[in-house]
Amino acid sequence: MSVTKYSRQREAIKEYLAHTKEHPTADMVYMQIRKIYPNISLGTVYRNLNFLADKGEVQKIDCQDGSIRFDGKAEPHYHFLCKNCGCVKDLEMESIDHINEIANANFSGKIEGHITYFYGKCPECCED
Amino acid sequence: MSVTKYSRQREAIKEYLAHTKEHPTADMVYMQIRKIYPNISLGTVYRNLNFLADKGEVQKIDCQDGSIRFDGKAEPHYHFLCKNCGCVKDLEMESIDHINEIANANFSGKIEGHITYFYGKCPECCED
DNA sequence: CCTAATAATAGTAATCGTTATTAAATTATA
DNA sequence: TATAATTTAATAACGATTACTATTATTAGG
Repeated sequence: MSVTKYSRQREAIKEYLAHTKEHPTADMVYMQIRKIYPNISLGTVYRNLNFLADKGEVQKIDCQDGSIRFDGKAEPHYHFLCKNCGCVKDLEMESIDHINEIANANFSGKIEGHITYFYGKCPECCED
Repeated sequence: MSVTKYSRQREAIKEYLAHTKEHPTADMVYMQIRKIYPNISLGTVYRNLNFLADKGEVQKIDCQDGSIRFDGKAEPHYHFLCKNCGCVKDLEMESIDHINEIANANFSGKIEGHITYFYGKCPECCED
């Protein structure tokens, strides 16, 4: 019902997410945006991140360590979680939707999709 | 260093998890155990659930809606999340470890494993 | 270009799930 | 049984997130 109005703060958040590979947490976004809008409030950051996630413009990543991160890349893709340094990275890989059929084989409900996180050691941590 | 001593409360929690298919949250466990030990404290429940999860005797399930649930079945297996009623179920299915290789193909780090949740409509919700 | 309507904000308080603290109770050991 | 160590209940504290509210920013119409 209510019309979405423009806001510089929301635009800055979107812009930041679009240009970083960091997969930042809400707090990390807050820290960054404060450099441009020093008195943006944390609540504004949370509200806009959820707003954008609801609209499908950004992705919310429920990492397995309890932390929530955000990804400016809206298109579905898989994520990698480094068990060593805790970083989160996008994975370039083909679809694995065939696993839905495997799961469906002995299940009497209806499987519509899956969420998969891969974990291990990131490229940087492998070098050390 | 420290030796683990027996406690009836911990035993009751383990017992409860071993015999339920509910995949309860910490609070649900608390509610149940209170029927046996009316003045068990929520902190005791949390401490023991984490203790058991650390020892690998139970599993901690980080559902994608932000809630954490527990599973008395220690052996690795996949879970199903119902988008309709929110229930969590065990899936009987073969290993899909081959997806690790798919993910590794264009990744310069080292993929050691994956966490996958399947979602859709559970058997009960399909009937309605 | 003003003005009115309304959405978004900053600042703050409140909430929720979880963890930390501590004196007392329980369990293991000698 | 006495002693040492662990676990508990009760409560306080914590961190992440959401709710509230008066003020500010954005937008549409005259």
